[in-house]
Amino acid sequence: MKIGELAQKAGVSTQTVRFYERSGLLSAPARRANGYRDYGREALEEIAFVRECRNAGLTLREIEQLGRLNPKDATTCSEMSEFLRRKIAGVDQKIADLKQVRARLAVMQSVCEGASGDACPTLESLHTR
Amino acid sequence: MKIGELAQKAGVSTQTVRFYERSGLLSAPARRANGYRDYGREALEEIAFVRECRNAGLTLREIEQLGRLNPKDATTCSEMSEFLRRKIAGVDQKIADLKQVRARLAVMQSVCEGASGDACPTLESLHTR
DNA sequence: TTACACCTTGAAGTATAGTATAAGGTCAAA
DNA sequence: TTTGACCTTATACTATACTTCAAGGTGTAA
Repeated sequence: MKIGELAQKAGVSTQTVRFYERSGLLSAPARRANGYRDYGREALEEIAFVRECRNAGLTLREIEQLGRLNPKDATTCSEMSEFLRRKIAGVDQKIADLKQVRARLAVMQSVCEGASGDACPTLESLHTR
Repeated sequence: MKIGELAQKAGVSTQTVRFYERSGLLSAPARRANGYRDYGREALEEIAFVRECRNAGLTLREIEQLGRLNPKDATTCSEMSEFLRRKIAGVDQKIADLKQVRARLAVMQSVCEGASGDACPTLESLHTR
């Protein structure tokens, strides 16, 4: 699979794929005789994982830290566990914040939908939170 | 309340407060005779709301759209409701992604904690997701 | 063989969200 | 009255995460 096909299947641009590779988020792919990158199916999963983490609010640096933790490094289990503990706590905080924001938005919307016409009660209450 | 006190209470810098004001996220405060900004308690809530949304992954532009919806605008209830529907769907998607990422991290950690010593089993499995 | 869609690298440009710096005004205390 | 901690605006700089551009090589099809 060449980079164009991979990018299209993954829903990102070819430039983004190369950028992720440069940034150390994707393992360097095999190369064809002509120098073209040659990807297997697992590259698709790697990109999907990166996008999921990104969408979840992790920075590329954090994602790289996750991906870089491989047997070649001297990282110990306890270091890894501590790293994960902090990341999970961060993710939990983000989920809590999102739920609070969602609740606020839902309240606004329910008020909104209970009304009729152009005078929106939600609008009136917005600046007097 | 002057900007320094507000910023300190809100846990942001004075520059950030001015930046948010410039960006249209905070209503312009009253001014004292000497030109200093003079804030009431509600400014604290405004900033808290912005930070919560930010932390939850909304962009300043999106937050501004939420805050800008006020009675002075000709925005109708149906426009408002549609806007909120899309935002809520986006927030739900983010929550789902975060939960998935959290689950992955938790699996890694549980494997990690079940082991002992320096050879971390999590590390081996990471690149063969 | 020449068009065309693809690939390569490297470097520069963009948007977002601040952060820092410069140059100066205000005000209470020593 | 001058020191110091605050405030003002405007402008410039930074980091992150891409995106675009430039200059060129590759490979198939008409």
